[in-house]
Amino acid sequence: MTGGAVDQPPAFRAGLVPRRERADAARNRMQVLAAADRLFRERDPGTVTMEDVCRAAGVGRATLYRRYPDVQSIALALLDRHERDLQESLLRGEPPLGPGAPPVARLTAFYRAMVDLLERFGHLLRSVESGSARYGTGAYGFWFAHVRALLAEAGVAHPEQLADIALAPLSAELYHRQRTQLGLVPKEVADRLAWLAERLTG
Amino acid sequence: MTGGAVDQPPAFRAGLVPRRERADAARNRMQVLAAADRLFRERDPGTVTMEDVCRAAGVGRATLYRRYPDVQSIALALLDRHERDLQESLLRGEPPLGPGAPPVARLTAFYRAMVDLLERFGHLLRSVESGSARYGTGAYGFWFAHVRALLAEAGVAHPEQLADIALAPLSAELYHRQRTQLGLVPKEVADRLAWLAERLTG
DNA sequence: GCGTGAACCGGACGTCATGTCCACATAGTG
DNA sequence: CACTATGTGGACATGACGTCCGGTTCACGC
Repeated sequence: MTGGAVDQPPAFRAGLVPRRERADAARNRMQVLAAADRLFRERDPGTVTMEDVCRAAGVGRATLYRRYPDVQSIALALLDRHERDLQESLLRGEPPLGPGAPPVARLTAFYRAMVDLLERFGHLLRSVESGSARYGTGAYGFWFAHVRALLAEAGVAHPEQLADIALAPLSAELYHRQRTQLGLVPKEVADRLAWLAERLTG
Repeated sequence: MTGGAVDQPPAFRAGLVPRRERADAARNRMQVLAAADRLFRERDPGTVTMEDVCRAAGVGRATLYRRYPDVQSIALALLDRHERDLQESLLRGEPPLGPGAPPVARLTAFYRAMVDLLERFGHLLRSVESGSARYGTGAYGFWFAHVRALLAEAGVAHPEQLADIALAPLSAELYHRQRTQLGLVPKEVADRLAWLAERLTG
């Protein structure tokens, strides 16, 4: 299967459980997320509409809007677990992804992990970023803080301003172009980014 | 005024003149472009709609759709002359922007010129790029070819793949974030890109 | 100047997605 | 087993889209 945070009620994750999620609600939520994941994968993620998700999931409008205000938030829900996993690895995982390795190695490992994320969930990331909401998400803030810290540790001047530059090549839309239009394979993209990591922190 | 290719009929630029542009057509076209430029500047460029441009220009729907299929193409029309000017300077202008200077200097000059373009016409560029059409435009193809050639001249490996990476920090949306959210001034952005240019070509 | 044909214009129209609302259904509780 | 809050489906009003058509206005040739 595709994977996704399909099996965890949002209320649980949020921490405040008013009562308990009803069985029919859970069933519908899983249908919605599964249908949405399929749609994002099949079409251009920017063209998927709430209406489409309703129909594909066999669910009424109110059911959908109850939990998700727009398609981006659906993609975000599907993405959430995987992004958190990577964030956990960055904070407390083994080096070189986690703490303990020199900045160059950690930045390179981060790039490789992000390419992996882009490869597996590029369709979701493109949907989230469409509408120019890339820099508003909490995830971007996390990547930004991580890279800024690595650059600072490497002794580079203006790490705050360079972090944005270091993250720019990880745009989902750019990755999609490199894969489809330029015909690159993931390893090539990752190797180029590894080279960039050396240049930035050297 | 704001500037823009408001005073040149598209048929003239295209080369094939069927007869001559009618006076009322020219008047309406200028009204449309002026109104659109104002709208893109005032609001979030992604939210400007064809309907809005109609109302602001005091013009009917057919008048607008006759020439422009969507808002992106209006922004593109306003942008066209300025992008061509820069392209001309890159091809045949004085060094370091034009030919004759070493790659590092030319890449740095290109970055500075692009920051200037982003500063003056960021509202238009953001509109064009919204809808993830950034890599489809002819302009991106031009910048891509230019940077690839400079990287190749500098003797870097894989210039084709690195050109995308070198261009990624020039995203209009990213520039907007750096100016508004991070509070950077144009010179800071340009200096950081100049540093990047040295690292990439060094 | 002045007829004439083509280019151009305004606005109406059908379609589609959006987000809200309400009457009803149903799962979980006592 | 009845009761209530939660969840559900679909109708509705709104607004943008893109097209079409009847009427207007301009440029050209005389």
